[in-house]
Amino acid sequence: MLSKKTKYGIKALTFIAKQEKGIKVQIATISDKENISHKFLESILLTLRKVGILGAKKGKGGGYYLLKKAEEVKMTEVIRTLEGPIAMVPCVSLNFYEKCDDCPDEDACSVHRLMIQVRDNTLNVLRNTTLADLV
Amino acid sequence: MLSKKTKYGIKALTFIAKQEKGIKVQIATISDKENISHKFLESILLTLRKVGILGAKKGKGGGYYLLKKAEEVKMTEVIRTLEGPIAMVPCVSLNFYEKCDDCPDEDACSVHRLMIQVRDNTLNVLRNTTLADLV
DNA sequence: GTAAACCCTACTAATCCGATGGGGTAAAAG
DNA sequence: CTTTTACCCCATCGGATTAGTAGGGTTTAC
Repeated sequence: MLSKKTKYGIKALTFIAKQEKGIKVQIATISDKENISHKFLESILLTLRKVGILGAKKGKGGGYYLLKKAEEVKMTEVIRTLEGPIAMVPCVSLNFYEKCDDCPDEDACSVHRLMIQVRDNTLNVLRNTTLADLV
Repeated sequence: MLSKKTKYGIKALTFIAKQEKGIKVQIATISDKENISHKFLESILLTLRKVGILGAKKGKGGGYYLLKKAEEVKMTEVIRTLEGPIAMVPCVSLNFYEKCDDCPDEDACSVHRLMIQVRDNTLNVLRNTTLADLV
């Protein structure tokens, strides 16, 4: 299940990407138009800024803007930042790997093998989709 | 994230499917070999019995067995039974659809469109994988 | 009739999620 | 140089879900 955090994050990014280049968007504008809690959105955009997807400017006339071109913002990056692992089990995660407590032998585990396939197919979509595709 | 419930369920089904036809497997055997809490596994197998994937026989020498051929048990069915929706957001779920509170127009929603693609790719894997493929 | 094994309900500890509240800091306007 | 605007950061909190536990009840084989 996709968390609201990630969902809101993608929606906000799409909103920002729709603006003309150089335009700064305020939290309040997005939270208004997309029906997102102001404070919650604030923390999401902050996270996206910290990983270098968004830039921010303080003070009057300030707001958030894209630091990269929309074509360069991959969905894998966005989701990994906000949601965490893309895989459905940690033992098949590329970026957030964790061994299972049960399961002495991963190669012998039926769930493991199945989830690798699911992961690969999901990754295939998310790697080939950028913010530009969503606008 | 896949719940342990589903994970254990798939593991248990695989275990049962590995047995010779007609052999009944006891909860204790599976919970032992697969490192699963006995009582938790009990409730999982019970669910799988109620939807007609497993059969059970009470009393001494009893246990669980497959009601269908392994080739006929699709992963979609197993996961929907134990986990619920396969889609990452309810608004793109085929079997557990729910409208989003935010989001007046689904077709205009970037997350919606993206998640449909993810869902379709995931479904493609799960629909074409049966218990027989996991053994 | 007793032991084995499934059936069923209820409860609980821990965790996570979405949201909220209250300030703090930087920048522009006048 | 003061006010307003808008981002920055921390701390907390209620509700939901998850994984597991407890404790019986019921059926069947021997």
